[in-house]
Amino acid sequence: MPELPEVETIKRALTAGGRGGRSVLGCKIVQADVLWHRTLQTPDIQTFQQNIHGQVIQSVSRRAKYLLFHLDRDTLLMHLRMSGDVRVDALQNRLEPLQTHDRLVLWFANQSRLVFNNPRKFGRVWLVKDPQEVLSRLGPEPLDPTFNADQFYANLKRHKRQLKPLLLDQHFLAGLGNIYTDEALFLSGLHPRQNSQSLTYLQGKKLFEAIRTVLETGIQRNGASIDWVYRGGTFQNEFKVYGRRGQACYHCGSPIERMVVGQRGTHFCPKCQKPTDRAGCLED
DNA sequence: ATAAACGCCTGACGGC
DNA sequence: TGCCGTCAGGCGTTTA
Repeated sequence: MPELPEVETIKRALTAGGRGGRSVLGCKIVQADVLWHRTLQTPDIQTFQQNIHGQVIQSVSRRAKYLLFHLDRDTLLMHLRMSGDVRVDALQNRLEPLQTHDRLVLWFANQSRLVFNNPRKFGRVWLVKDPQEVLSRLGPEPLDPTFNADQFYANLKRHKRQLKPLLLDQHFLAGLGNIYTDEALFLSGLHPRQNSQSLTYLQGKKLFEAIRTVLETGIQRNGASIDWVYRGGTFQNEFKVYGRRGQACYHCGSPIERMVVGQRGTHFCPKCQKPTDRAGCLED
């Protein structure tokens, strides 16, 4: 499930503790188990277990779709990819069974454990001295207050690419995934295949604002819950195009269409998101 | 520089 | 019921 809003929701649950979550702040790691070896991107398992032992989780943060656990000496990074999830188990004893698809476990001194669950095995974990080793090539954080529409527009004009794959490219902008990209393009009235270089400033600004709107709303709703990967968020109830193929556009009534762009299922309204240089019919 | 194809994985769902 | 194709919130590598 994890795009930026879902990862942000997980981060908040891991730190605030409220709403059924359980804080990991201050937890001391006494053991680490890697149940699927490819989960660990770096270092090797032995070094990982040795280095992480005894370290305390000082804080948890998020960059794009990465979760960062700031430890005493190192940073533990997690990327959930398509199907990852993180939970904290409060334990009666150490023998409580793990769940199917649990891939990595951190055992804490205080009778609890952090579990990385990942059915499709795409997710990855890193333990590094400096998180920049992993994050240095990421593009701007869309909700960063120092990032603005002017910069975003200038970046758009630097490329000659279809909007949808460009927005999904984490080097260009970091945090959007398939759902929020479709929703942002609909909100801004832009066709997913439109050339990034063809946008007017107003279109670029509108797209920038739409991206922030969908991400902020997603965070407010604790993310989106889809299919069997459920997290308790409710943003799925507010999708305008994603997963609505054949259903009426809320704005013009046309059936929402699905096509493939950049190997990703792409949902859009053929009337509100015309592939022209002008904005679609949402522009008033 | 851009984009397509493919690989990595398991599971749910619809059609027959 | 079972088999089969399709689809899936991501992203890196290879190939055109």
